Parts: sequence; structure tokens; C-alpha cells
Amino acid sequence: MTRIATLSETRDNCHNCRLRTLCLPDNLPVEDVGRLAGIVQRRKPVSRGTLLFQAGQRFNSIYAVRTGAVKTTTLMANGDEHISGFHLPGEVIGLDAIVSRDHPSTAVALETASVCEIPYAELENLSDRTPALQHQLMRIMSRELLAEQSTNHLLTRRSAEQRLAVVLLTFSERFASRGLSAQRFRLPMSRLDLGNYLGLVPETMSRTFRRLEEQGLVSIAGKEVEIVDICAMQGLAFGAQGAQAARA
Amino acid sequence: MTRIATLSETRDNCHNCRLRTLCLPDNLPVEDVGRLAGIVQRRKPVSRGTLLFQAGQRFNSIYAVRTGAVKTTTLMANGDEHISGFHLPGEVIGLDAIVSRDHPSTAVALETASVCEIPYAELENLSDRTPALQHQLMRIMSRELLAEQSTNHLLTRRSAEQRLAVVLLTFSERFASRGLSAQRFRLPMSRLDLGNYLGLVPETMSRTFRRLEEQGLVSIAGKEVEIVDICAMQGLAFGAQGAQAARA
DNA sequence: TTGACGGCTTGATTCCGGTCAAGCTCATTG
DNA sequence: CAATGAGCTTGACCGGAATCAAGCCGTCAA
Repeated sequence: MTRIATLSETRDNCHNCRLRTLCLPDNLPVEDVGRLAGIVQRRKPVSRGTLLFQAGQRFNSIYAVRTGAVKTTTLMANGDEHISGFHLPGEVIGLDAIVSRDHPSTAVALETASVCEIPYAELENLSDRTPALQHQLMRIMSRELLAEQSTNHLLTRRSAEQRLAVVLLTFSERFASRGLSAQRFRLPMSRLDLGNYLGLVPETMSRTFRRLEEQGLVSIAGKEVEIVDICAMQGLAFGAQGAQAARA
Repeated sequence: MTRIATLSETRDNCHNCRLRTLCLPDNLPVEDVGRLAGIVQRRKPVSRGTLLFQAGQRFNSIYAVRTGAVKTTTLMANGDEHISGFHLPGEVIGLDAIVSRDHPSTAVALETASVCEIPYAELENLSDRTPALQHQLMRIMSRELLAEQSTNHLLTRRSAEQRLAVVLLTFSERFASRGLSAQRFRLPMSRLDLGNYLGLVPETMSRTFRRLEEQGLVSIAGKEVEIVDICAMQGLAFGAQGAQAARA
């Protein structure tokens, strides 16, 4: 029974996947989507805390998040852990492993999550014969590069309040583009994780959340977030001046 | 005459380029290098301050630095400028433009510099028929992604002293892999630029340089840097503890 | 030579966010 | 039900880097 389910799941993926336009198949002609679907392996849902892949492990596949949420973390040279990103359905992870033989980072399910595994050797092989797929891969990596750059700026030049505002707005957008509410959503990660990502200590996270709440920008209840005043949030997030440095 | 010079320049590039193994042709079979060379356009040296491409400009080409040094900067939403990287010969720039129609960032020569222009449409077209080139492109982008991630960590979790130490060591390595001295080199950018990149204000840059010097780790004379005690520098750069946060 | 300007340095002061230390909340388990 | 412990919050305090304010140095133009 499991076998049949898996097969049928495998058969109808990509084409009728709700996330098609956010994921690898975006911009691909139908026949290429079919070929891609042929090498994609749907994995069963795993529970919170499960490792999808681990730093040091041999690199064989990239993964696309299908449901739930995933974080990727790297163990830095000095021994501390750095969360490099949070990934929602439709997003591709493991791309940082392409250069080397092994994964540089670990991917952990933040909640019950499922992924599509895409064996990289087969993907490479397929994309050698499928220009559109190749181009889509390049676009995805380029977009990722751009995102990292803007994260860099966020982390170096903006105050704790602004960092949090930007992250919340970013999640808002990402949820919205997945058909969920842009106003109310549930953060999939702990404050500690979010703080690690933002370069802030949990105490600061707590205080910063409270300050945003006091200003009437958001309403927080545990991991539930409601963005009350989007305009003011955007003003804070992208406003003329950082808390420090940088004038014309 | 210009035409002839350009042609001859175009003819003998890549194959006998000193930077071959650091650049796009790395890992390519000879015949593919030839085909790549066929679409690469050698540009004449430009002087300090010249824009190679500008944010907002239509994206047509990526560029490989051939001589000199280049910085890429982005104008952020809030109006301040962020330097996203410094690029030495052999490095490829403009990859962040692939997703969008336009360049998100501006590339400026930090000193007299020359680049190879690679029209992206032609590169795409060529790589559609050249698997090895495609794979090399993916490797380069993946490496770039990895570098951005480690920069993120550097900027969020490490003190001014550590940031500077890491950057100096990184330049040391990059110069060394280009056949120059790892101990003595000349930084191609101003302290203001380096500070912008590191998220530090010029005053802090100055004081931090002095502190490294007082500790006998480096010797500074303007832009000339001598790394006196590499081991101690590495200890500082990758040492067990950041100035803040993050314990086991 | 003089002046002017940009890049760099130095010092005094401020302040954001980290550190330390409790205490709280809530889900899980015996 | 109590008990345990992880995750979060709150408060007091501290320190590193930003800010403010001069001043210095080398280069270029007049």
C-alpha cells in the first residue's frame, strides 16, 4: 500500500503541483516539466527536527521543500552554528554543495515537512539536454545570490528593530505568494533560531518584538504574528536611515 | 589598427591566459575552452573609478576581471550604498543580474583594470551545447553562494578586529593563489570602502588597524599590508569565541 | 607657495545590544 | 497531579563600536 501511494505520488508530481511556479518547473515548457518530474523523488513527510541532509555528508541531491519549513545551518570554523536560511515550500536547498563533494550545511525540518529529492547527477544530465531547465537553475542560483547580498546589508547596517521588521515583512510576502495571508501567519522557527539568523541574542529578540508591539506595528502571540500596520513597518524597514552609519 | 589589435587580443585569450584555472575555463576540455574564447571579448584597460556596468542598466553580459581590482556596490532601498564585494583577476562578476532584466549592482574599477566581457545570450547558447561549461558555471555560482554565507556569519557574529583579520587573511590567500606574496600586498580599496564592506565606520577601521599592529600581527603603511604573524592572525580570525554571542 | 579637498587619525562621549542572573510559561512525562 | 526542562521574558549592568568633533597628511590646482 505504501508502495502504491509512493508511486502514484511520484507519477503526478510537478505538473499539477501547486508550487510549480515557485519552484524548479517555473518557466519550463510542459514536456520539460514531464522530464523533470521523471527524476524527482517525492519523500515522505518527516517530523520536526529530522535532518534532511547533514554537513559533511556526500553531496548527491538537491531538495525542493514541498510542505512545512526547513532551516539550513552551518558549523563555522570557530565552532559556533550559523543559520543561513529558512526555507518554505517551493524553495530549493542544497545548492551550496555543488562546488564541493560534500554538503557544507545541514538541513533540519522546523516542523513536519516533506521535500522532493532531485539527484544532482540526473539533474545535470537532464539539464545538459534541456536548455530551459538549465536557464531556470541559473535564475534560481542568481536569485539566491541576490538574496544573500541583501541579507548582508540587513545584518551590517540596520538596527535590531529594522532587522526584525525586514524579516517579518519578508515572511509576509513569502507566505502571501504561497496563497496564505500576508497579515497573519505563524513563524515556523523559535526565537532563538530567528535570533541566530539575525545575529541577535534571544533576550534582544524578545525586547525587540515587544518594542514593535508597543509601537502598534505588530501583534505577537507566541509564534503567531499579525502585522497591524504594514506601511509603518515598511517605513521602519526601508526607512531613510539605519540605526548606524551610512549617510550620503 | 584598433580593430586588428582587438581581433588578435580576442584570438589568443583563455587558452594561454594565466588565470585560466581561476576563471570560467577551469575544468573545461581544450576544445570547449576554444569555443568559450570565441565569445569572450577582451576589453581595454580602464582607469580607476570607471564603471564597468551600472545598476539599472540592461543586463547583457557577465564579466571576468583580467587585471586590477573591481568593487561591486548596490544602492539599497533606504538610500545608502553597500559594497557587496571586491573582485580580483579571474573572478566573475554580474552573476546577480541573471534573474532580472537589469543589473542590480554597479561595478567600479578600484585601480586601472581590464575585464573580459562575456555576452550572456551567447554564453547561454554555448553552454546549452557544452555540458562542461554549464557545470563550471554552476560551480562558480555555488562557490559564490558559499562565500556570501560565510560573509554573513563574519558580519553578524564577529568583532571588528576579527572581521578585519578575516578579510586580510582572505586577501592574502587570494593574492597567493594568483602567484603574489601572501605576506605583503597592497589593498586595492580605501579604508572607507573596506569599512563599508565590513559594516564598520572609518574611525573604527583606523583604530582596528592600529590595534592589530600593536599586537604585532600586521604592519601597515597606507594601503601596504604585511602580515607579520599569520598563526596569530588565524587564531584571532577563527578562534574559539566571537566577541559576542554563540557558545556551545 | 597657497589653498582646498579627500582620506585618514585621534579623542571624548553616547548608546545599542550583549552579558549575567532570575523568574516565568507551558508542554511533556512519570 | 507534580515535576522537569526548554523556550521565552524581564531587569541591571557593561562594553564595543557609532557618533560627534577636531586635526593631520598628501595630492592636486591655481
